[in-house]
This record gives sequence, structure tokens and C-alpha cells, in this order.
Amino acid sequence: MEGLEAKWSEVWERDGAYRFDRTATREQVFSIDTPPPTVSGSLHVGHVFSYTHTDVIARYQRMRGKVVFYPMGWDDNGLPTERRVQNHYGVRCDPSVDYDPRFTPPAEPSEKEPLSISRPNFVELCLQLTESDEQAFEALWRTLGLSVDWSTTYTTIGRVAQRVSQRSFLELLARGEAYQLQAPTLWDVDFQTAVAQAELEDRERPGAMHRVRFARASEGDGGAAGAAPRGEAEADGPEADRPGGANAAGPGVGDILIETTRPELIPACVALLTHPDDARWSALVGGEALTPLFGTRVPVLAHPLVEPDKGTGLVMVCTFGDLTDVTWWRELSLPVRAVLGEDGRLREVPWGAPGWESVDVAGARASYGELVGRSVNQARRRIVELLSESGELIGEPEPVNRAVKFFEKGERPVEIVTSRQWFFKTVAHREELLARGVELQWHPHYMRARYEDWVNGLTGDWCVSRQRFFGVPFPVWYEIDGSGTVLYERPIPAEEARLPVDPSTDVPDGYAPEQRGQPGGFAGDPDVMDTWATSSLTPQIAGMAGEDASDLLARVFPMDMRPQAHDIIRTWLFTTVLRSHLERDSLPWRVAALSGWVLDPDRKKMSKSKGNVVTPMHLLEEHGADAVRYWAANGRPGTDTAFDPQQMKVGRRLAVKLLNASKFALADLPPAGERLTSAIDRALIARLAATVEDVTRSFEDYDYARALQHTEELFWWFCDYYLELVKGRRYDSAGDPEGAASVSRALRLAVSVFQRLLAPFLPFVCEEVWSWWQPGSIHLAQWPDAADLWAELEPAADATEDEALTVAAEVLSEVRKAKSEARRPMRAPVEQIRVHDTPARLQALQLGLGDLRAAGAIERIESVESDEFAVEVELA
RNA sequence: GGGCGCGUAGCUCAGUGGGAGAGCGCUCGCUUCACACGCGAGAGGUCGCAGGUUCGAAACCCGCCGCGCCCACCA
Repeated sequence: MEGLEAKWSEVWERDGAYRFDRTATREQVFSIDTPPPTVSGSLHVGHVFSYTHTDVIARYQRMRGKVVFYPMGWDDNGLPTERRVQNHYGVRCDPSVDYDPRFTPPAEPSEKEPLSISRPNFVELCLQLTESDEQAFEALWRTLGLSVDWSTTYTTIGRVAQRVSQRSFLELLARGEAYQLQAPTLWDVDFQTAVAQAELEDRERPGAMHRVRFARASEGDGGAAGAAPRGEAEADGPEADRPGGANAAGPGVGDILIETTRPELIPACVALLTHPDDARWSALVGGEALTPLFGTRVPVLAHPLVEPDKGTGLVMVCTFGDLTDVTWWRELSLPVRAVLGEDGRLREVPWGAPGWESVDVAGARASYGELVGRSVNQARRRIVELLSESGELIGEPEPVNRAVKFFEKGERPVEIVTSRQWFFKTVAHREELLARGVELQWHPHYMRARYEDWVNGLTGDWCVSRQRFFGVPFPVWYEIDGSGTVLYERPIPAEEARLPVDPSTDVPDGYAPEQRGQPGGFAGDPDVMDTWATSSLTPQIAGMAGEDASDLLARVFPMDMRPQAHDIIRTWLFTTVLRSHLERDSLPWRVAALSGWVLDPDRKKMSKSKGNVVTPMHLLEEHGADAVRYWAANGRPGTDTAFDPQQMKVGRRLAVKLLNASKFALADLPPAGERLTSAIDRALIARLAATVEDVTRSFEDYDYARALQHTEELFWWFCDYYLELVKGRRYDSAGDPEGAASVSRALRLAVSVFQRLLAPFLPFVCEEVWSWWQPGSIHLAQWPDAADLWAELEPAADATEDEALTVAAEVLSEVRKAKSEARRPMRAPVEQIRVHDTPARLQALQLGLGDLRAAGAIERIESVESDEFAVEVELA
């Protein structure tokens, strides 16, 4: 077993065993949209797991005669690489710094401040680091035995990917499917970039519910000269027994109370809402309230989304505390009062100016002065103190645990900040996308529900712009008018022939470089695309869509299979379906095959830290690639699987067993005869044929785990019973030349089938044993055909032959048990056995008597008719 | 709150209408002529709980409990 990986992967590479034939037609091809792993991290056991599943399918299809298109991609663009470069070199990208062509990164990252470098220098470092990562990844995949065509490798930051991505963007822009908008957007305050709905995750965080009193705006509060509720509140607040005045609500309504977990957003409050049917607050609807501390007049309105059971039934709408606020803000046409800056701190706002009116401007400024410049958390602590002092905080804040939305790679909750971003239309295509989900074949089928949940839950179009650096730029510039205003509504698209372009360094046609940023000149779009905006085009990138002189795409697209894990259905799967639908009016692939995760033995998702302890290369070195693949292939489609080195040892045993069984079967003993004459041999071939049919069906259904299980089951049975039963005929050929010739033939048929059935799972050992006696690679050999095996059995086998094998094996088992209980060796001679069984089975056994006698070292075999099967054994 | 999946031997899991299974682990035995990186044998389970359908349920239906995941407008 030692050294098989190195030996055969070298041969496969030399012979181009997995090279895609570019002359193949679409009907001949089986194409795979391989997931490009993120190269900024390390591969872990989970990758080995799911990529093995894909490879097993690829190898099966290849043996079925398909020309397999199996590229590998590296996902190197995006935030993960930026972060890795920052940490690895101790640098930071600063777009205002000029390019330094002689820049070399420090040998050791600085302990202190990160080094500010230009965007082009930063991108160069990203490219350098990912290239070395990619080499390490390729080495691992080769050791694992992935049958990838390494000449079709792509990267998501490469020139082809950039061109395909930019070309696609320009087409969507021309067709109005891509648009730019100044709008409230999900925002990560640490990375200072927009993020998409798909990149959010909920995390439980402790918080507190604050009950806060608003004042009722009286008629006289109209202008700046009106009464000062804040002062009033200060005066009256501590009193439990408040006189009816501006702060008292109207008839039947007590204090105007809201509950909030985000009191720091009170200065951003634009309305109070209640449910239309909520009698408690109906008297207020149509009127106005005044915010505490800031004295801002806000309308009290009704909206059906308000849930009367929550809090006081009266809710404060801020711009913006959460996505519901955005909904209300949009549907009720509320104004914007934004207090949060892009850095997650409360920004300066002009109290008293239009939009920031207050009945007490001085008081508002004073209160806000306590908050400005502070982070959300700091501001929250401070405003609670202020509200408490003013008496507008009712009772103590009540601790609550609540789910908060985070950017999946972020460390602080996302905020909603108004900014200019690019969007791709999704919501308008909801029904079409659901129909695509029905058209797609899902394995396992229930995974479709996740897709449908996601599509049905889309709340807005896909925000694709990111305020980052290492990604595919938007290939557009903007005119700057004479006054220096950037005319965003008039993007200048790049010429197709110039792609890929980087508008931050490239200049649009008709302009000179000096005009960048000048009145009358131009500005480049500063953003890069969401990594999914490029990854959603992997079928087109791998297929070289629109690239020179290539009709590759027509031979591979739409692809046959998209393998991926179930956690990225809402991102990679969804966006790929969207792009293909919009640009090609087609599914990107016929089949989606979903893998599960690898779990720790304690059933938790394998974490990165734990995954790094057991590195994949170490696993492969310790157990061998075939053994690791065996473990992976036991994980059923879509099902999470526990990490289990024990299973790898079993895989190793299977591989060794195949080696030894093949050695026995192919040993240069009697030559194979022309036909099978023994019932035992014929019964074996019949079982083999049935298993081939069953295993092939499983593979056609993408259930590789079942295919392996059934192959393995018959193989172990073959080794434990059939091989033992036929040893007599095999070795003592003189006594029965015809029987010896028959068994030789059966053995050759059997190992030929077993080797090929196991080849997708154990490619190295199978290639080794195949090379002993067959020309060419087993991985290019034809998949076993049950019809060939049935043809061996002309005239057709009858049930008695199968029963002969069954009964002979059962009797042998009883004989072994007797020897085991007597603590004798298995070769211990048996004086006589007496088999009790039904007449039919006894008659069948006659066909296998010779083999049974030799296998058990049995002198005499007697038969006794009985309804109960039993074997009496008399050891010598 | 809605949805999906799961609950079978100590562990990992197969089994979808008729006999409760596999591997690992455990115990015992065996230098066996393909294999000691092996071979043989054994112990071990009220199939989550409770109803129903059926001649018959681990499987089908209803409810409940537990676990995991996905989704949600979680003030």
C-alpha cells in the first residue's frame, strides 16, 4: 500500500488520464461546476469530505464513458484574502497612497501600526500570497486523488474571471437588471463596507429592554418658540403623580410609552407606530409625540406589521435600527434622520436645521453633545443615564437575550447606513427563480425547501458593491460636471475590448489621466463586487464564456452537476441560478448535489481550530488517500457525518483486502475455462450481476454512499465465503480440471468487477491491482455491465444454483462455529457432519458438496430431512 | 413563530409493511497454503414516548418529547 499515491498520481499526470477532450460534444460530456475553495485559509477535513464525494461521481461518470469536464477553481478574491494579507504582512490598504513599484513587504509583520500601502501594492501582495496557497492546495488534491483536469484551473481574481464578471455586469446594466441607488444598506462598521442579506447571520447577544416615555406634542408646540417638553420632563419626571399637561396623553390614554433595545437611536426617531386595531393607542393615531431629550416632533401612525403583544404595543421607528424600520420608513414615506456614521459612531448632526427641528434646540444639542462621537454601545450607556436623570426611563432596563444580525465575518452587529450601492434585481424575479428551483434536481430532494425559504424571504435586491480593494472592480466611470459634482446617474461603461478594467487606475476613452477627479473630468467607480457576484459565474468562468475562439462553453453548459455544501444554498447556489437565469435563460446545471458537514465526535460542527489540529495532509499520510476517501464516501448525500479515524482504518482494511483477494484470484494457477460449469460459480456471477445493477442505480441517483455499501457488502461476503468454498478446486486442480477452469474464470470475472466497482472510491489501490493484469488505466475502463455477466450464465441460472451457494455458506458457517467453540483451528479435520434441512435445500446443497467438503476439511456429509435447519458436527 | 431533517446495539450508522441488521468497540478462540494491516466465533437492542391504521408496524398516519439545521418584520 505504501507509495501508491505518489506512483499513480504521477502516471495519471504523465498520461493525461483526466484531460478534458475539447472536441467532445455536449451529449458526450459530464460537466462539474466544482466549488472553488477559499484559498485564504487552510483546507480542512470538511473539504476533503465533500470534494471526495464529487470525485467519486466524476470517476463513475468517466467509466460510464462520459468525457468528464472537471475543472478546479480557486476563490481568491474578496475579504478573506485581504484579511489574511493584512495579518501575514502587517499592512493596510490605503487608496490615497501612491503606488510604489519597488515595494517589498517586511519580512516580519510590524508589532505596532500596520504599514499603509497603496491599493495596487496591496493587490500585488494578495496575488502573491494566494498563488503560494494555491500550489499547496493543488498538492493536497493530487494526494487525495481528485481526478481534476489541472489544465482547466481558474481563479476568481484571474483575468478570465474578471472579464466574464465585468462583461456580465455590463450586460445586466444595459438591460436594467443592475442599478445604482442611494439607499439604506446593511453595513459592517468594522470593515466599513456594505454587505448583502445573504451574508448575515444571527447571533444571540445580551441586551436590555428600556421602557421610555415620549411626550405628547400639544397644538402650541408647533414652532421653535413652543413649550419645552424636555424642561417640563425634567421638572415633572421624578414625580410619580404627574399632573395632566403636555405629557399626559389624551382621554383614555396614559403615558406614551415605548420599549426599545436601542435607546441610542432616539435622536433618529421619525415616528411612533401602533397596530390599527390597538384600542390602547388609537386616540393618539394621527397626532404627534415629542422624543425625550431631543424634543423632535414625530407622527403617531398605524401600521399592520406592528405586533400589539410586543412591548407596549407602541413602537419607535428610527432611521435605522433594523430592517423592519426600513420597511416602515419606505411604506409610510417617513423622513431620514441618520445619526450613525460609517464607522459605527454617532456623527455630528445639525440640530435646528431642516429635518432636525426641535421644540428645544438647545436642549437637543446639549443632549446630543453627550453622545456624538461615541460608538453605539457607549452612546447607549450614556443615553440611558440621561433618560434616567430626566425621568423618562421608566423602571429599570430589563435584561433580554436577543438575536442580533451580524455580518458573518464581522465582529460587531451590522448597522443600516444610507449609501450609494450597486444592486442586481432579485425580488422582481422571485416567481421565475422559484420555478427554476423546481426544475433543478436536488440531491437530497428535501434541500429544495431551503432554497425556496430563501427566495420567498428575500426582502430586497442583491447589494453587490463592496467598499473594499481585492475584488473585481465595477467597469464604469462617471462624468464630473463643471461644479465638481459626480454624475452617478450617467455611468460610462468600459469598452468590451478593454476588459478587464480597473477604473481606479484605468482612464475612460476620451479622457486624459489628469482629468481624474477634476471638474469636467471623470471619476472611477471606487468599489469592487461582492465575491458572490463573481463566484455566481463559475460555470461561465470555467467554460470560458465569451473568451476568444473558444466554443468550450457550448460543450459543457448548462453543466450536469453542482456539488456544494448545504450552508451556501442561499449564497452560491442561489446567485448562480439567478445569473444563469438572467443572462442565459437557463438553469446553470441539471443537478445540485449537496454535501453535509463533518462534525466533531461530540456532534458539533468541526471548528476551524479543531480542524487545524487534524490537517488533511497529515490524515492522508497516516491513513492513506484510499482510506480517507472511504470514510468520506460513507457520508450520505446531504447528511452531516462525524469525524471518525476508525472508519479510515476500515477503509484501509478494504484496500488491503482487495490487494490480497486480487492476488489470490489472479495467481498463476489453472487457466480460466471457456465457461462456468459449477453451480457455485454461476451463483456467484448471478449475485455479482444483481449487485452491479443495484450499484449502478445508486450512482445514477447520486447515492455514492449506498453504492459503496452494497459493493463492499458483497465483496466481504465474497472473500469470507466464496473464496473459502472454492479453494479446494482452485488448488487441487488435478482432481477436477473442469471445476478448476470454471473457478478460475469466475474469479477473474469477479475481481474484474470488484476492482472497477471500487475504483471510484479507492482509485489508487484499484489502479494498482488493475495494472497487474489489464492494460490501460482502470479509471478509463468501462463500468461493469450486468448484461455481460448475465450472458455468462446462458442458459439462465435457476433458483437452485443460488440456493446451493446460500446453503453451502450457511453450513460452512456452522462448521466454523463448531470448531471455534471447540477451540480448534479452522483447518481441523471433521469426521462427519449431518445437515438437517428441507428437501429442496438439501437437494440444492448437492451442487456444492465438493466445495463444502474441501473448505471445511470434512470427511463425510449426511443429509437429514427436517423443517429446522441444523448441522451436527463431529470433529475428528 | 414557520419549515426541513434526525432519534435503531456502548459508538457511527443502514434498514420504509412480514426474519431486528452492519462496521467499529468489547469478550473468547485460531501461526489458516490471498491476507496477523489477518481469520473464526460470541455477548449486546422494550427500534425516543403514547395513540391509530393493518391479519401484521422500526417502517404508514396523528400527537408529544428531545437533538440539529434553515428561514422569519426577534420593537
